[in-house]
Amino acid sequence: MAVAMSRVRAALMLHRAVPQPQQCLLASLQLARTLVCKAVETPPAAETPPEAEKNTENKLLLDNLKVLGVDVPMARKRQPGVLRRTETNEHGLVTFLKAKGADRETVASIISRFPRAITRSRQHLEERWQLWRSVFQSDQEVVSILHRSPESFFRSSDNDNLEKNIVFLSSLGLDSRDLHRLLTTAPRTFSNSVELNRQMVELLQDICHTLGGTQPSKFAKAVISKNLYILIRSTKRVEANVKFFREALGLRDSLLLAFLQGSGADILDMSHDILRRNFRMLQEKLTSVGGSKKDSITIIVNYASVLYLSPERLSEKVDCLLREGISVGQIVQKPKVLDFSLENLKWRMDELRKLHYDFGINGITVLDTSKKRFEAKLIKLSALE
DNA sequence: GGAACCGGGCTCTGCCATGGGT
DNA sequence: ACCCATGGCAGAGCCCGGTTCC
Repeated sequence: MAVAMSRVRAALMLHRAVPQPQQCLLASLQLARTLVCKAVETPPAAETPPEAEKNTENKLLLDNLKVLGVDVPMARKRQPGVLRRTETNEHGLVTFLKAKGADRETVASIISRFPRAITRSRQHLEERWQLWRSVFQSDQEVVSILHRSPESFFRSSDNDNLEKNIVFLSSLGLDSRDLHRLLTTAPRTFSNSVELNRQMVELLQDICHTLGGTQPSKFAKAVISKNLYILIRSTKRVEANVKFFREALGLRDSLLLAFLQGSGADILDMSHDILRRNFRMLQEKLTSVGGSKKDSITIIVNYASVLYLSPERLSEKVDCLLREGISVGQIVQKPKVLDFSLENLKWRMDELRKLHYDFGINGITVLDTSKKRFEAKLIKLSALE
């Protein structure tokens, strides 16, 4: 523990120049570790069956789990080995989580979905909790993430690695707000080995270098804060996607770099096959209605999330707009209209039709506004009628 | 004052495969 | 032989409003 403490202290020294929120975070991380040091060492509760047989389930444990409301068949399906263990800490876990504000159902659901949780000792739980709390504001926030994704919290037993991750991610210049968003949105990031996270960051920095960028760290930070899922994807996937963009978009390096840390960051982590498929289908759809392949690139550069749309959804939206007399050129110039749901677009076009709105004369920007602004616009248009 | 531009907010786990350790 | 820890994958949008421009 003393070693860990000194590491955090060292991290604090290293990042003396960072903004205030980050200093606060590292300070609270240090405090968290201090508190855990003071916690009483509690060995895991032993649940030894009368006859500890190998390769058979621990009957006493099964009874305990049933009493706790755990879905035993589900637990058995997920991690059968846990049910054969002779030493587990289910009571300790229940007491611990309840003290943090989790109700009975939540705890039962957590164990059902990630049985290995009951193998963690009190000391381990306390330490891990405090590390999470160095990023979150309250116990309740941690409980809600645990309820959502028990695996993210319990899959790794390496608290030292978790601490290194927090220090490493802070060192990228991600402030406490970014870290909070990261841990809330993609909690698995913090269970990755710090080495895996480092590999992704290095890949991003390499990409920046390759494209002639001069601020690789800034680039990596920008991509991560724009796409919080990037660190739970494989470097293989991200690398393949960048390579594909490079070939398919035909942009100058500097433009590609701007694209990747801008709107392109959103789709950088897409499944590579789906990305290629959606790109191909976008081109096919546009050419089938009179557009060109160049148009599809213009759309992607201005609105990368178009590649997120399934071919069916994209086709429906484009057809829906064309039926209303909107031209392909208008869609290419204003692709963000594709961002809105089909239902929303239909409703807006119905309302505008009633008021004899002419998209040819007035353009289609009216479709790309918030509901509030759109309704205000409708009122004005009806007054003019 | 209204249109256009622009970026940000939500959001994503549960399962399988595999290699290492005992 | 078994369990644990870890890496990787599937699947695939919608909405809002601050700021700037004309």
